[in-house]
Amino acid sequence: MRMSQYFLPTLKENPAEAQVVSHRLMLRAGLIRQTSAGIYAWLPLGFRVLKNIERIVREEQDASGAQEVLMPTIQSADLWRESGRYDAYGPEMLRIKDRHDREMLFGPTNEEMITVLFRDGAKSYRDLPKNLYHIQWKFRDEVRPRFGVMRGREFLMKDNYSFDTDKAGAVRSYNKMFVAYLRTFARMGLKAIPMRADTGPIGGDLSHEFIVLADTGESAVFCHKGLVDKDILSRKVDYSGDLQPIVNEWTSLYAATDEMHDKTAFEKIPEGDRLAARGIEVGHIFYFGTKYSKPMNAVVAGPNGEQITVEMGSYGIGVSRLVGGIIEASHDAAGIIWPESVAPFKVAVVDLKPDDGAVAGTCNRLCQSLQANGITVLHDDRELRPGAKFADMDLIGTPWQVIVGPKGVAAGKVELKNRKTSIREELAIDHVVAELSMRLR
RNA sequence: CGGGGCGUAGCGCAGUCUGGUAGCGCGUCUGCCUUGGGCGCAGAAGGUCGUCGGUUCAAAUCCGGCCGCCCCGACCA
Repeated sequence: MRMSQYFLPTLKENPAEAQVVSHRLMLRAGLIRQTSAGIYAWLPLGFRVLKNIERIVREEQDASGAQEVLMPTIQSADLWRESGRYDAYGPEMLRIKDRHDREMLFGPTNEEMITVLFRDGAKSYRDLPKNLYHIQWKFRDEVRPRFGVMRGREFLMKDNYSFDTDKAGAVRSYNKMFVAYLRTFARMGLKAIPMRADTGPIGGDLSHEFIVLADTGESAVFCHKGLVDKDILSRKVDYSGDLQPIVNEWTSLYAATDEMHDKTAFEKIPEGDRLAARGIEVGHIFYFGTKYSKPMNAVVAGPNGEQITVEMGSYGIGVSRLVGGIIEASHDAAGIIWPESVAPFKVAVVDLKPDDGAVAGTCNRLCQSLQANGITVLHDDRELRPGAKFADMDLIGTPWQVIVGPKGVAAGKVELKNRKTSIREELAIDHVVAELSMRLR
């Protein structure tokens, strides 16, 4: 993409309303614009990132055996009366009326709708287990939206719901999501740690929040240091096998958010291994048994003709929140640096002298070759002083950079706090393309 | 929802106390210059001062209503 033709309004100064670093950088790098309190429009660059995150979430859900559906944003109030939550939910739910004065709502979550869809479509224990997910915009009328997309009112969430005939099956479904979440966040370059979360009236230990460590995080968290560097991606994961050993490995070390914190247990960890930090919740998984299936009568016939109330779990990932979360975890004073997997463009090509035909020609050939190798490129061909271009590129945070000037071509990986890529020797285009193609595989 | 603050050009702000023809920096546009990390010179465009009403010869400025936005706290993907 040529920057001279791209809709990419960057800002030199910090907008007054943005207090948190990811919010500031998202506005300044031209990723989003606010349209109302807690509601954002996604500009081309930001939308690319959002779609990349969504893609990774989808791939991992699919790999775990979950099936994608798409439920509407608008729901009927009657649906929520069935579960008893219409009155219980409170003012966070945006309630609206259609032209016939029917009560509707903008969905804050989808337990009711999915339960009905499942109930009406599954009649036998043979139809189980099932796990259905969708990635859809939600609306929660937060009293106080803040931190940009990290606590918006309208937000994109992946939510899914598992259905099993018994608790043992529900635990297997839960474990699949546990592992899928570990993989999902790791693929985005995040160190997300599963932490014991409040299970409410159901009890047990089957609820975990996935927390990304970041100084600017909303909640205080406490865990064993060993969890930080655990690596799931090098692990072979077989979703048809027993995942309990992996889950145990992650849950055997202490990790809890502030509200679940157990000081005594924490202090049993050797002092050098204790980690007290701040974190951002990017995912939450939950087993809730028959909380919805019972009142909404989601039952299937068992092998002996008996009625089985299905056991359910729900699992959420804040897709739009992750954009902010990733920036919080990967930025410096100059701007963002995206992990390769979510970067809006993998490579920035900076033309130091666009009115020099030879340099521009080199840039064009380079961009074409990279794109032919499946590498996304943002090509800064604007007639600007190089300093201004680098400042924009630093904000935008492409993980790789190629600089082309009259003196030659340079390529390098952009590092936090060390963003200079310099031309020491002239590199051949073919060499750059081959190198980047290999590194960005 | 309790407490605090703000609304003046795309962004950051001054002007409001003490009423008198709306300003600065950055960005944008034009020309020249420059080109290895937000360069320089010259010129230009751009604002019914959030909105409605009141006071006044005169309102960005004083008074009142409304709307919007931000921050702290309690609540949450």
